[in-house]
Amino acid sequence: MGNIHDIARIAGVSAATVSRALNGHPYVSDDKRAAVLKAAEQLHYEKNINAVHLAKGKTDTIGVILPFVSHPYFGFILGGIAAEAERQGYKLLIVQTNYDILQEIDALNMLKLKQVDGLIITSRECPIELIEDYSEYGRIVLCEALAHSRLSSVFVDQFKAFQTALSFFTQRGISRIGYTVLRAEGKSSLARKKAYEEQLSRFHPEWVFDRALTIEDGTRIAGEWAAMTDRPNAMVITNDFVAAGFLLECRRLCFAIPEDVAIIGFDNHPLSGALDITTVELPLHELGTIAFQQVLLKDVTHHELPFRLIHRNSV
Amino acid sequence: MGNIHDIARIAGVSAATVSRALNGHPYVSDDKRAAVLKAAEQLHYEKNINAVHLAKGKTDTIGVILPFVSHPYFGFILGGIAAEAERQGYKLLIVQTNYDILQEIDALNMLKLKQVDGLIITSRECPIELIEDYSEYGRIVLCEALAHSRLSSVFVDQFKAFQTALSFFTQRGISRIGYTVLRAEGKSSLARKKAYEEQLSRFHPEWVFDRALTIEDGTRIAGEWAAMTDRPNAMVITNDFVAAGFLLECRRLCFAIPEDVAIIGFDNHPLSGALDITTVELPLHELGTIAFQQVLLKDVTHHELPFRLIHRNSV
DNA sequence: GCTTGCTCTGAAACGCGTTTCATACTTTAC
DNA sequence: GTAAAGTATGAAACGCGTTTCAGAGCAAGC
Repeated sequence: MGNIHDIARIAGVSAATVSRALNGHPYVSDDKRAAVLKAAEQLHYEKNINAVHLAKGKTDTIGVILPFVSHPYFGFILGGIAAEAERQGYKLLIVQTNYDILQEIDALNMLKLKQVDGLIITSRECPIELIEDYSEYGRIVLCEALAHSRLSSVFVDQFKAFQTALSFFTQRGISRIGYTVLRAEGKSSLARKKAYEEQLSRFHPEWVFDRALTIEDGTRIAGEWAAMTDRPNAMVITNDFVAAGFLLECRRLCFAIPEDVAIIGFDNHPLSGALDITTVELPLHELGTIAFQQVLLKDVTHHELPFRLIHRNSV
Repeated sequence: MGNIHDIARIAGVSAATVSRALNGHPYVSDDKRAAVLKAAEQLHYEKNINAVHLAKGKTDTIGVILPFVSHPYFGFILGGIAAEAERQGYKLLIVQTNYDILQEIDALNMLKLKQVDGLIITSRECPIELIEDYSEYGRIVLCEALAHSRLSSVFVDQFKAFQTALSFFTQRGISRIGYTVLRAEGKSSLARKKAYEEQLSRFHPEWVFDRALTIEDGTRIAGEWAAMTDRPNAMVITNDFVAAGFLLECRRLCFAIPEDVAIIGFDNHPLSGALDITTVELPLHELGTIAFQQVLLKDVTHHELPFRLIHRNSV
């Protein structure tokens, strides 16, 4: 199959000229260019992209860290990243971490080893200090609220979004409010608790349900909710899938929505539209698109995206 | 930051010994290994993975072609692929094609250019002949029924699965059956039409609804269905999301399920469980896992996976 | 005592394209 | 007519780790 030097020999030019001809550089005479192209054709020449990567010191590839690829929340972000990557001629190297720190470190090392030119972290478990240490190797974009001088960020203010959902209830005189979180110990759990305590007189730890990510989690939580003697009559739920599981299980157990329990989800996934669930729309696709744009920028940037509550009939 | 030759100089050994020491090869004396490790530490040495890829002629990376990353069907396959890739220490390079042939070719070229060691094609638009041409560059696994000598495959027999769904209706005396397809001109559409004509006396072209991929498509199709004067009273629907959209819109329009229209979906996504939709379970995660295993095998292999119909209350 | 077989090392080749620098020849420019 | 500017090209350096081959040193086997 040959390499660039074989072509050079056959075409009677130097390897430098072959490289220039093949990459469409100016300053190559028409006859030499033709000779190179002919020789390349003849040898069925194919570039070894790894040699290109080595020589150029970049790979036109961006790494994407995400905990679960099959979850729609991350799927939509990834969709936005992928669309923009394609538009700009970049490839994506994805690492599914399951929130395993070792996996996250593995992904960070791709940046250090020059396997990727930049890194987008859609969600993480490891401490920010660890990520900081990698910022010297390439641009890193986090999908979370952050004001960092070396790490870029793009986010929807989860704190405000949660406040908005709570207010939507309290303004309607609903104050017995429960909510769900993904991880009891996560940053956003703390933020939610803080928002809750700011708006409501009393915090009910038993009205906080954790491990809420999937439809099944919603189903499970509805069961736990139904089994309580002193239960909330409104729920702010992590995402529309959990909300869907919760709502459908409540219905199955013969509770009325929103009379027995009002529901607000997040994301505005089409599912919430189909189930008529009130939700806080998050521009996930756009978040991915912007994350990708930021990862290519020289400078560190921060980008807050808007959200809006969509009132449907689950409240 | 230095390279392997700098380390060699400082440690007073050759580059070959540095390479051996750093990669844990045997036959390196303890003192030289220690000297190398110390020098590497001192220089904050980091391997340039691109040089490794070039030297080794492989990248420990597998390419994954998928039309839409944010659709749960592909999300679950990708989840299976990613889980197995992690287990085996491989990285994944994903290309979202939107069924654009140019994008698909772009992805195939990653194999030719040695950017990936193998390729998994979850779904495609381009002709199989085109893909064949790339089989010499590395193992390619297709997620579709195929008996090819140079391309591996892993699949659920869509034809049989569709037949099973149809039989489930006909055995209950239901014969006015419509169905949905993703793309009117696709291979699976032809297969479905064939299966339909084998089991039912008359084929109704107007009872075939295409572009059925998302919840919204299901909603739209329900509207079209409801507007018909002569409409089927049973539907075999591409996947559980479309089925969910269809079912929920039918309910909204005050039709009863399954009395007015019975529904069978595909995938057994948790959503179908929550909505009590009868579905044909497809082992998508496992499909991904096996696809990944196959891509690493020396030999071409073919793998058919089982499906099973799960009877719920939409029929 | 001599052969066989390890253990350990380094030189050099190998994988391969890009880019800088120097050079030489043409064209414009004034 | 000469300087300045542009066009065209090749040699060589550069990016960098892996692996083969040859050889040296040393211990076990008979």
